[in-house]
Amino acid sequence: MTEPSVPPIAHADTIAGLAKGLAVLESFDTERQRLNATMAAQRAGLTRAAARRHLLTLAHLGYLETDGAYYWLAPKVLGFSGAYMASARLPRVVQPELHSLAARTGLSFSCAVRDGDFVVIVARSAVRERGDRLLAHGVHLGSRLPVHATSTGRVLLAALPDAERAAWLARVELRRLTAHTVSDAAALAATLDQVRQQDYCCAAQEHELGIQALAVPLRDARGRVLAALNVVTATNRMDPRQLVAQLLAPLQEAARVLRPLL
Amino acid sequence: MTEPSVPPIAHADTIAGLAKGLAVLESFDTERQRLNATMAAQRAGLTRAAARRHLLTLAHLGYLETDGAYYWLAPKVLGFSGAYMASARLPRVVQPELHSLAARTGLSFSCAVRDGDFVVIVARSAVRERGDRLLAHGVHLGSRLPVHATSTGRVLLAALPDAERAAWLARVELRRLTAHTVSDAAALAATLDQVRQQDYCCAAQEHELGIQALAVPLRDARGRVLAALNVVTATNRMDPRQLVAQLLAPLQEAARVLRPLL
DNA sequence: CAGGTGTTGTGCGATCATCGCGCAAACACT
DNA sequence: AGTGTTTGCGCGATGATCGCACAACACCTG
Repeated sequence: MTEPSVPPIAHADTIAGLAKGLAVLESFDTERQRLNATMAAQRAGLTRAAARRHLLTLAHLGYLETDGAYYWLAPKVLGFSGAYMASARLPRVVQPELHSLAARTGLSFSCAVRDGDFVVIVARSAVRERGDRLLAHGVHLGSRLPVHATSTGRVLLAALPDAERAAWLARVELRRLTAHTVSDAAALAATLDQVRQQDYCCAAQEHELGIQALAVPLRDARGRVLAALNVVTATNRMDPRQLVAQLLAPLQEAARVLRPLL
Repeated sequence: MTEPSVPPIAHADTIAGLAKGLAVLESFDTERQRLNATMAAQRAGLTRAAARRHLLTLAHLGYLETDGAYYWLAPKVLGFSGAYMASARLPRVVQPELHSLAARTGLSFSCAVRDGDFVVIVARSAVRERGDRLLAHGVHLGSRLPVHATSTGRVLLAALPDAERAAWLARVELRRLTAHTVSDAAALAATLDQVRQQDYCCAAQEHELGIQALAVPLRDARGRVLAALNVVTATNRMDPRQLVAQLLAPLQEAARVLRPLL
C-alpha cells in the first residue's frame, strides 16, 4: 500500500547515478562549454561533491576532457551520433532528398524531430553562401533549437493532439530569443491553429535575427507526423511572401516523395 | 595498505551506475542497432537484471526508444554531437578547408581523431558520386572506425611515442576486416615506421573492399599531432600510386594552412 | 604581510539505492 | 497439450553513493 498523497518520484527502478551523470553531460551545451565541478553541480542540480564524482567518472570513461579543474566534451561523444545515424531510418531516407533540394535551390535544408522543448536536427544539407559564410551559422547535425521559436518546431507542435498541446503550452516557458519571438502562449496557440490549417509554417527572425525559415510536416504512409522539413534563407535576400511562393511547393513535393518511404 | 598484487579496478571514486549505463548505451553500435535486455547485458558485461534497469533508465530519460522488449537509440543522443560541434575548436576550423578540398577535387575528405582503438570522424565533406551513390557509404560524422585498418588511424598511431605504440600493439586485437587488412602486429609496426618516415599513409581496401584512402597528420603550431586528414577514393577510379601523386600535395597544403589555426 | 573571504579537494560514516537470485508467467516449438 | 527456453520482476542483503565538514589554497584588502 503506497501513500496516495505522495506521488512516487520515480515509480520504476531507475539508476540514479546514470540519470545524474547524463544530466551532468547534458549541462555542457552551446552556451556553457567549459564547466568546473561547482558550475556543473548548479546546472545539473547536484551537490558539488556529487557533480565532481560524476565528472571524474565521465572523464575517466573518455566522454569529457579535463585540465584538473575544468571539464569539456571529448570527441568520444560523437560516437553516439555515429551509432544513431547508422541505425536510424529517418535520416538515411531523408538525407538524399535534402541534398537534392539544396542542389536545385542553392539553399540550406534541414530535417528535425521533437525532443521535449527542443527540436533536434537529424539531417541537414548546408550550402555555403558566397565567401564561405554559412547561413544559420551554429546549426549542425544534432543541434537542439527551442521548439516554440522555430518553423520545424511549430509544425511538430501543430501535429500534437489538442490535449497534449494545451498541456505543453501550459507548462513551457516561451523564452524570448529575438524581438520577433512569439512569447505569449495564447498567441502561439493561435499561430499553431493556423499552421495546422495551412499545413506549413513560416517563422521570420524568431529564433535568430536576419534569418527566416519555412517548414512542412513529414508524414509516414499512415499519416502520422514523424518529423519536419525546412528551408532557411536570409531575410535580406527574400521576404516571407517570396519564401512561401518559391519554396513551399518544392518542400511539399519532397514530403510527398518521402511519405511512402517513412 | 592496498594489496600490491591486485591492481585496483578503479582507484578513484567512480560512479558505477554511470559507467554501466554508458556501456549499455555504447553497446548500440553500427552492427547491433536493436537490443533487448539479454543482449544488452551480454554486450555491456552486466547481469540481465542490471541491464534491464539501465535500459529502462535510459529510455525514461529519452536516450532510447522501446517497444517494451527491444530498445534502440533515440534522436536525443544527437544532442551530444551538437554540443560537441558547437564547443570544439577542431571541427570548426577544419570544416571549411575540407569543403574547399572537396569542391576542388570532387572527392570526399574527413578529419578524424583517435579514441582508444577507434578513430572518430569529427568533420567530413562528402561528395556524392554520379547517381547519388555515396562512397564509403556508412561513414558519417561521429563514425567510429578501427584505428589499425584506416589511413587516419595509422597516421595517428605513427605519431605515438614508441613506448605507447608498443603497448598498444601488444594489447590490441587486429581484427581482419577484408582480405587486405594487415592483422599482424609486426607487419603493422613496420607499416607505422614507414608512415612516420614519409609522414603520410595510404591504406588500400583494408577497411572496406573497393575503397582506399590517403591520410596526413594535422599538427598544431607546436608540432603535436592533433588529428588526421584524409581523402577516400574508389579503387576502380584510381590506383594507390595515382592517389598519392594527385592528392598528397593538396592534403599537405591543407595541413600546412591549418597548422597555425590549431 | 597578516587577516579575511571565497573557492576547491576529499575523507568518513550513515543510508538507501543497487545488486543478482530465483520464481512464475509467457512464449516457442513440437 | 507438453516440454524447454526466455522474460518480467519482487525481495532482502550489501556495498556504492551521499553530503557534511574540514583543511588547503588562492586572492583580495587594509
